[in-house]
Amino acid sequence: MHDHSVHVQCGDCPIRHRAVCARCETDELGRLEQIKYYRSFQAGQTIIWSGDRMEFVGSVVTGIATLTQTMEDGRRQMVGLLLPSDFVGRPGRSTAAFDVTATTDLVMCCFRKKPFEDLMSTTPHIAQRLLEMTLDELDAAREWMLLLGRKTAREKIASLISIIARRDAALHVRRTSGMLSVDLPLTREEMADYLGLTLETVSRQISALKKDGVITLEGNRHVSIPDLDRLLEEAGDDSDGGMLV
Amino acid sequence: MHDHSVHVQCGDCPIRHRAVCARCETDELGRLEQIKYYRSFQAGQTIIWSGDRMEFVGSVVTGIATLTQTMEDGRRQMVGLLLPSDFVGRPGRSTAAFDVTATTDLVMCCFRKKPFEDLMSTTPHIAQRLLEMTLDELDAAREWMLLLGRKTAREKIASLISIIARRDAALHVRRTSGMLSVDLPLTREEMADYLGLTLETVSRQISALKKDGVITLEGNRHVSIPDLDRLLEEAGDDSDGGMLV
DNA sequence: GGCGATCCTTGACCCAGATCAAGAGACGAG
DNA sequence: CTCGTCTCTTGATCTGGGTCAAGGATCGCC
Repeated sequence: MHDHSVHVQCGDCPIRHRAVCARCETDELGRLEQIKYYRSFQAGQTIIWSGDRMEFVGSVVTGIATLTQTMEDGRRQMVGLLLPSDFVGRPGRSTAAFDVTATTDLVMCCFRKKPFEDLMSTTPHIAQRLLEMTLDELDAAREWMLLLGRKTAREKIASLISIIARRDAALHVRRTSGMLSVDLPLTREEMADYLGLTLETVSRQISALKKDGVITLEGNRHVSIPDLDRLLEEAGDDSDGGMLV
Repeated sequence: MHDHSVHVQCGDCPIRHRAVCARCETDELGRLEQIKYYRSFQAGQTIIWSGDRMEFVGSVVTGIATLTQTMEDGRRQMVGLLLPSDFVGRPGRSTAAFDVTATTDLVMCCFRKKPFEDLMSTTPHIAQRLLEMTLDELDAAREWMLLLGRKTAREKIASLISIIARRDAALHVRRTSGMLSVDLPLTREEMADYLGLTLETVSRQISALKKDGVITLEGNRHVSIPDLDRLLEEAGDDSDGGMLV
């Protein structure tokens, strides 16, 4: 692991307008810039262990990380998927509640916890943005509870694909020639851990969705979606997402 | 429904030190006091419908409410249990994402949304406390994801009982003669909706825990716990809650 | 080009929990 | 006291997804 510090100016940062710093004015950004530092992690590396003392907080700049919980007997549940701009760590708490693991090579923009907390108390724009992001995550977690508690395996897979499609549509704004397509950033096993299934069931349901023409696969990580509405219907989500009347 | 306004002074409020106002100084409390109003709801009454415009936010003062999601075909998942001091509503969002329902008679301390948001932007203590509470709820939601995704029916029931025991221990500090006991504030069906089970399975697993001496029942809502460690073990939680070395 | 190491797919079988069904308490209204 | 309405329990049966097992793809490395 080489912790080479690519020193990017905050103004040029790819996540400038979505991360915890999104609302900062130029001068506030300057103060953040003084205390930030970059860290790189390799795919597969654990960033934070549950129960560990948290030395830093920060934002995912590039790459993907997961938040997981494990029971003593090895049962695992993924409880969060961290994409670029997502925040890691919890100001006001000293130990981590969950494992954070890089699933791809990853770069984080870090702040030592204490200086960040100090800055937060004097910079309302940071606290405001963090509250907003935390409320969004809470809503997302509650959506996920519906999935885990009540959806069928097929609905779970369809939901996961549509969520990943939505999230990286928001990030990349890539729409290759009208046809929506997504790279799954997770192995079958990781998907299973996210969805509360086994990897065999994940594999079977992906095959079933493919057979039924809901998705097509190129390689086993790249998914194309010929008809997004069809996929959303399979996901069992309220069509038109609660936009009533 | 009688909306009789019991006008309690904030200083005497039972949730003064746990609710969103917990960190406020006397003068800040005064400003909150000016815009607050009380509303009562009957058991069973829906407080907010998912998708509705949210006119107010507020704190549960007494009673219990639930946060639920429903799919078109009627499958339900409870995604939150709101006890006294818990906050309802989301500053910065105009429509509700989930149904909020009173399961007992309930009193809320409400604020119209706009004035509350204005006050929040000038009173960092409110925003700070709300962030803290939201982060706690997010952690709780993630714990719940492990339960929904990976625990067995028996573990789910044991977890629910121990969570309710812990939460109202924190609230009441009642320890009747050493033996821990709890009133379940939910029907079997509501428990099922919370745990991602059917009511029959809930009933069967409660009977099984009773047969095995993990709990005893007086009536079917009142549970006594002869041995809390035994219950926690049945819940499958890390014993000693991650306090390693 | 062969050889591991991963990761993924598919089949056969099984079981925890869902579903269907019947009744037992508990309790308020008349 | 009786009736109706909830809520809860228990039994019988079914099934979606778990478990166990056997390969197949893909890829990097020697």
